[in-house]
Amino acid sequence: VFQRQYDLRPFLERLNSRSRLSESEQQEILDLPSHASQVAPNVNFVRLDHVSEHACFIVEGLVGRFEQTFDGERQITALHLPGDAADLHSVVQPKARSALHTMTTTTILRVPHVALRAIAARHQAVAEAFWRDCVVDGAILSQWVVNVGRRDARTRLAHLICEMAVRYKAVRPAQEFFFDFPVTQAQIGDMMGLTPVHINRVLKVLREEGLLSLTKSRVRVMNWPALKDVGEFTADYLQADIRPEERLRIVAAS
Amino acid sequence: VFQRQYDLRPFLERLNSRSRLSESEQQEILDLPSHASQVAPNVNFVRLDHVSEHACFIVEGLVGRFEQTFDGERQITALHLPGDAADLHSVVQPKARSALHTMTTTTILRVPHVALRAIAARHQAVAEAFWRDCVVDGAILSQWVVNVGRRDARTRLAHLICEMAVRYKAVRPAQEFFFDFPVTQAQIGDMMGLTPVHINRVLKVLREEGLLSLTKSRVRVMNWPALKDVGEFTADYLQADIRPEERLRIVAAS
DNA sequence: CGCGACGTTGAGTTCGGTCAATCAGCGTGG
DNA sequence: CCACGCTGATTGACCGAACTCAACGTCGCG
Repeated sequence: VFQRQYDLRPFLERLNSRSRLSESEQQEILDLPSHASQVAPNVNFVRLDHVSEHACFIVEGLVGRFEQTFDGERQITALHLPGDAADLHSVVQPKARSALHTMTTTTILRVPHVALRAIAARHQAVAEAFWRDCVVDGAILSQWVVNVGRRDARTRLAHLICEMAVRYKAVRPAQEFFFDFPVTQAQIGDMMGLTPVHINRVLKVLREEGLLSLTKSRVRVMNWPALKDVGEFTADYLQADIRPEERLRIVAAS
Repeated sequence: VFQRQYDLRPFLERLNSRSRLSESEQQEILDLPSHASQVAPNVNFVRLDHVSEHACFIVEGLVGRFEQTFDGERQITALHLPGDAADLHSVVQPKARSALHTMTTTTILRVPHVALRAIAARHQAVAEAFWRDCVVDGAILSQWVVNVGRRDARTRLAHLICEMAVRYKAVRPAQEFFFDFPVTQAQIGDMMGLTPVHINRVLKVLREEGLLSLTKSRVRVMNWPALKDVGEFTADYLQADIRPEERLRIVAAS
């Protein structure tokens, strides 16, 4: 069988969008040993409490971080899309505190912790970039707490779509635009702490307001400025696409 | 005036409870330059969007991480108690994405980023411990999302009290115990995404169930096993008091 | 063509919110 | 020492956003 070759380029781009790495540091990241695998939709590929030996990098597809209450209600606490390191924190905390679950067919690259630790040890700037990546994940999480804790359903949903639009780099402020977002309404409910029925109703409202429409696997944003407004959204916490001169590098070149 | 001397010992203990550091590494942490200051209650001592040059370590008191919606509703996304680094992430991401606010009179130690970066650069194990600390903060945040997203008010509140009891190391499983928790019911509301009125009612229920009672600044837990049960609480995500042989050190001794 | 997963809609319920009054504690100043 | 005023706790009556339950529609697929 023909096996397409995957590499860590998408992840490197993610790092580069926030941190400044030298040519050789970048090259060493691309040279990290990795093992690609295709995972079917709805598969729990990192189980709760599993002690893992490698980190997972998303190349294609969509992955959710799932947690559950004792009576089995699900809460999705994070989404990981291509370029994201779904569990970079496992390098430093190998026991998984939540499960990783594919939402669609997903291609992941697994990189052994030992290799990641080695490169972080050799290059402080890489260690710094990894650490920073985890910190940005924390900032996103913190926004989710605000979202779920204090915003009503309509605002909450608008905010989520805004976050996804920015993370997918799909935003065209002046005109309507589209992006893939392959999730069911029930799964959106699990992200927002709402029931699928209510998600359906709120989507209807947003559609009737001419803000967006959403079908399984595709979002169409019809009025970005208005949607941002409704979602009380400001993109800066995502640290996406910051200007090159603002990308951080604290340690000196090695 | 007599000025009591404060040091980073509480923070070092926090690090030690999760990571393994050598004698000399520990000593260097204690030797970090720091500047103590006393902050009055209800003071915003790290403002949103402020680019800071030092990290804040809590020695005494209680600090909340505050965020707001556009219409001014508050959400507290994290609490920091003595021994915690309230914004260790600022070492790697200096622009504050949320405000730090004292809940009581608080003593903080400020340590310059440059010193923290230097020690992390000299000792990989320290860099690793800092990174791990941020990752644990993320795990706590992730639990808050589940709490606010999927649990009803009674369970949610019980979970919060359990988390605090463990983080304050106050738990005596077999008997009733107490700990200081100097917050108003309105502030608890801001942590849980609920109104003060409802917090009051739910506290009454928990009191009548013989689980706990709470007065301004003090919690009395009357039935820990039952409270844990109601709050669907498991402590492992907090990474508090893990056995010495399980504390992590990934890099070799330097 | 029939089944299963997902989306859509209506009717009725409930948990938590809103508004408002009252109470309790406490620091201040006369 | 006591009156005052402030902040926070408590309680009641009513309201409304989101939930529950249930029916029905739609689409893709074996």
